[in-house]
Amino acid sequence: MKVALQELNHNLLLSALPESERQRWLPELELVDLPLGHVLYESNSTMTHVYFPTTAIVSLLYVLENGASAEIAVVGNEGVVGVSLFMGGGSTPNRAVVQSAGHGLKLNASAMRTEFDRAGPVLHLLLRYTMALIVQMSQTAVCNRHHSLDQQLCRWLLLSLDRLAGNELSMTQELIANMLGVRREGVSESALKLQKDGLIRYSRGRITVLDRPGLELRTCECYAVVKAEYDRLLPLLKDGSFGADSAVKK
Amino acid sequence: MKVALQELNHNLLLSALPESERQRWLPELELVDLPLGHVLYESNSTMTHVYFPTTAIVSLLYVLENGASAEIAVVGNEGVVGVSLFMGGGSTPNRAVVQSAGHGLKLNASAMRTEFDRAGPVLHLLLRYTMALIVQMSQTAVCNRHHSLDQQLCRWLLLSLDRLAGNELSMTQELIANMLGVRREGVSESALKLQKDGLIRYSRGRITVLDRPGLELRTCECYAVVKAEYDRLLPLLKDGSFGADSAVKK
DNA sequence: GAACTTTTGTGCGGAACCGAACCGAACGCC
DNA sequence: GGCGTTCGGTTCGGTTCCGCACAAAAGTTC
Repeated sequence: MKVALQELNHNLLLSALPESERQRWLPELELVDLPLGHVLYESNSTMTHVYFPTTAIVSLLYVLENGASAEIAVVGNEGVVGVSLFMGGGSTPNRAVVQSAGHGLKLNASAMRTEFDRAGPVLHLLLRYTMALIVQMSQTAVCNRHHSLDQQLCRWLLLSLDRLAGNELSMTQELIANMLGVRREGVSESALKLQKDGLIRYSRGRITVLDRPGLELRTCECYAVVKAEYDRLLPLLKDGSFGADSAVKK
Repeated sequence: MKVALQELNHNLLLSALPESERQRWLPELELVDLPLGHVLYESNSTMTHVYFPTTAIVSLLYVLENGASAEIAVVGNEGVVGVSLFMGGGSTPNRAVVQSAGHGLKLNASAMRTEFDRAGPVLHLLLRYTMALIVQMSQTAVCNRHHSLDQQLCRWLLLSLDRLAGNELSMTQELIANMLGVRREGVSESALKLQKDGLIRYSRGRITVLDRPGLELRTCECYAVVKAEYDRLLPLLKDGSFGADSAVKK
């Protein structure tokens, strides 16, 4: 599908490209639909493209041999899916799954590598983004170790919310449980607490966040650390938000 | 301290440098002593150097506000400490602590950046290593979520062993507990099981591994995955080992 | 060799989460 | 408008790990 120049602005990394790069990338980019549950990469498969989400959110999941899984990081319109394509290796033991339906821009492997190897601003931009991703992953590791399910659910909701336009998430408790690597019943209980305290409203795969500051009070430090690092490493938006709205405004 | 050319071979990344780069790097590198517990970087501090361990092992630790901690990744003579220096940002929310005393080679920030920005083989080598580090971090995240302390202790012992010359570790249970982010008593119990089954011998901060294959049988899949990814991404040694011995042989 | 410190072993109650089972409510499809 | 499916809430026994307390054993100091 042909991509309009304007659409590049819906992804933070693309919108930060110098004008000359934007013009060169445009014909190579392809607008793709990213439906819920769509798998962009299977674990250890060779990547043929990278994806720049615009309105979609993609989860980097790790699936164990016994089927258990856990989310390692989440990528929205602030980033790119498939860093191992330019970092080297061309595959990872992770699976990339669409967590929230939407769109993204797709770029094929060789074009990506060519642009990366120009070693200009593109390279440094992508590396800074990758650094932010590393911080998110390490934060996930400690959070898994030390924080309660209640806190982690809040963190997860906030990270997702930051990457969405509105205050609604389309996500069953079953799926959230897969992401967090816990039982569905656990999510059910934690979500109920939040609902009883008026922070969210839950109904059949539809979460409405009613009190965002309330969630921030309940979550662990991990959320703030990750957000601060993204803002520090990718200071491309004045208001510090990742939301699709803000990206357009810019 | 003046560095002999031969010493570069004790670090996998340095030994993989083309001859011309080695000659250029030599005067910039400084041999440093890395005693147990020495902190190379504090969390969020600006990095002034990168470190290429030769015989030492360095842990990347995350320390939470309440003092609890967890190891995110471990770096031995196969890698470099301080990737955020060339990735961008120049700091991380992690602390880098020497986990096993030894030596390393130190390179200052501006020299590192200059070499990196030449965008030649050095850049790609460092990025492939960083990719391996990313895999280790994400594996740590799932492992923290899904695997038992028994399994994690085995994984930790094996990862440390791979980065050491002999089959002995200098490490109290208290320190191991800090690394794994668990209680000391937990480590005590798990270590006792291993000792009763004749896999290790433990005595006041001294672990001798008696049955390595036995440990591999007890650990989770995480160890093998990480090892395989390092071997795949950094196929620089024929025998696939990270040990200091092997690095010299090469 | 006596006193102190460090390191390791052990026991116990409690919290968090797991695994499995079950039910009701809401929704989607003919 | 009836039926099957999906989704969310609830319960219960079991396991793992935590927090705390304490004791034994092995150095260390003087």
